[in-house]
Amino acid sequence: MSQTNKVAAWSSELNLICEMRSALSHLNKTEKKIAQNILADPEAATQKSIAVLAKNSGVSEPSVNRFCKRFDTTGFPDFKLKLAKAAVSGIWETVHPVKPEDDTGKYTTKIINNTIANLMAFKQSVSYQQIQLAVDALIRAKRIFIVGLGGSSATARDAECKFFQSGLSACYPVDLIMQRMVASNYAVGDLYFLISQTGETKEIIEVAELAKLNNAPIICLAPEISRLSRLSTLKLQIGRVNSLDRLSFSSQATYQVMLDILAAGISVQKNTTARILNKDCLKECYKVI
Amino acid sequence: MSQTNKVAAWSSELNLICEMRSALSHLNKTEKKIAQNILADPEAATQKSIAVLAKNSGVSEPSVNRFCKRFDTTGFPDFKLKLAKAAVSGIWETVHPVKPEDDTGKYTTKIINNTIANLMAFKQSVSYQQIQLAVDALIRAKRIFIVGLGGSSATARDAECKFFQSGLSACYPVDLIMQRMVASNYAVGDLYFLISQTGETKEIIEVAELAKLNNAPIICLAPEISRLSRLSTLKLQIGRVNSLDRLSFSSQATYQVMLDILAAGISVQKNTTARILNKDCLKECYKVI
DNA sequence: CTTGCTTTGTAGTAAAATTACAAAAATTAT
DNA sequence: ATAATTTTTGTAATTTTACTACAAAGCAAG
Repeated sequence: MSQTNKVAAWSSELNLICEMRSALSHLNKTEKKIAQNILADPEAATQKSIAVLAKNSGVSEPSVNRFCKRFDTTGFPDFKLKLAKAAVSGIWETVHPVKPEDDTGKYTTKIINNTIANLMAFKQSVSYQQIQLAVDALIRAKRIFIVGLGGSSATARDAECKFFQSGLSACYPVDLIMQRMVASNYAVGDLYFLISQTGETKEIIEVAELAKLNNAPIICLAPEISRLSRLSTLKLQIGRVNSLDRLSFSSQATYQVMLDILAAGISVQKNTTARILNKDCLKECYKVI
Repeated sequence: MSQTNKVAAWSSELNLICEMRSALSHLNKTEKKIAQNILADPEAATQKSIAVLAKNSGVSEPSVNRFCKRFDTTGFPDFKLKLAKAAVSGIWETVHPVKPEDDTGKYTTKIINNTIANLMAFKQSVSYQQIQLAVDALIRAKRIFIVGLGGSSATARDAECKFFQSGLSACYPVDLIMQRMVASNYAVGDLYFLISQTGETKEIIEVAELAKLNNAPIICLAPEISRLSRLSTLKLQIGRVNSLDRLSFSSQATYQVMLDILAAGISVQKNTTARILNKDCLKECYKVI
């Protein structure tokens, strides 16, 4: 049955509303009618019976029932249940751009929701295998050099802290010249960890190219389609959510979560629970100085 | 009817599972049977019919129906719907710690889920008014000095970038001595923006105390109950999710989102859409140098 | 234009939820 | 203590809701 194949293609771990949205273009007339009717107000749809939903959509009841089954549910009640779950907190609403007329409450919730949406998308797209490979490479490396410029400098610093806390030898050279020096003085066991939200910034490409000359291993944290990604030996890709103004959300948060994941992986693999830098621990550190 | 009063007492804005839990002690035998049966596995209960739920609980079907109505629902289907919603958010409420035996997929999804949980909790607890006040103060300030140590140094750097991009004069002095210098040389129009995940680190408290000597305005990004919070004039509090090992999630991501929110607020209020630092823009910057 | 396939709807069926009512507890007053 | 009243619980009937089987309509290829 071709239908069954379609089902397989549509269904995913993503929430039902997202699934419906993305499936919309592949749907036929009647299905589209139903989908649009539901998407117009998913919350309201969860309160309706199959009869009224069918009537509102201008289709028959069994059509609605079949529609539900196509989305990996056992029937209409199950569909409503999953729809209700998806509608909780209104995260699904892809991405809400922040508008100049938004008040504090509006832009605050928008940004949080967008970040959550981003993270959920990330959860879908992330490759466990790549993470595994990255963790392996990071643990194997004798020295890790991290580079990030502009907005990614904070992320780079974050990576330095987190890797270091997981017991690795990580270093983030702050200035451009140091970065170039580090990149051109590759020694066996070194690993370059390059972070860029665009993957196109000239200076970081230069660093990558310098490292590449020595056949150094390069892990990049960058968008899939980017020059930096092409230059790297191992790519940790973070999908770029359809270009939005800088204000509307933080893709950077996703980068940071990726670092958390790597740090967790390193610690789990090394079986060394990272030391927590509490007050006493810090005090001890300072005693040494 | 005394029943109706009970309803009013139980129902709240809280999620259904919480309501049931808190009502548990006030329930009679049959009601308690039903409640316990549902609470044992709320997720599973959403899949059951009224008949099986009644049988499992050892009560009759109408008893279940009445039980549902007592919780501010129109009937069993509506109850299940609300239960499903509550169960979804319930997943987020409980933080899943990363365990040494977790494989890549497991710890990856755990960390992402925990971060999302954190953000949702943040969304609930965040004070729009405090944000509004912080945005106002930041815009008014002539100079903003940002301080963060250890893990928060990355956050501090991030704040510097974001505030700067929003058109403010923000500066993050990297070393401790500079930080102290900055703190003790307060001039009218200065604002200190202090970041700490513990709110107890000795060195940042010192900075706060130095600033306080001059009656300087201090905004802090720290847990509610902390020394730093007490020293600050404006507190941006980020709830500490019941202490978990460092591995399990990133509260830092929440800090970053707070910065995104502030940056958005600043831009919205100043009505200046922040300039996006793309390649061309960067090139221009370098021309100047 | 006909054959075979897919899609949609009609009508009937099954199941699920709700209501009305009666029986059984529990509570109160005598 | 026990009768009367109220509350609670369950049985049975009713209604609503969802599902299935089948037929008609629409569509594509020969």
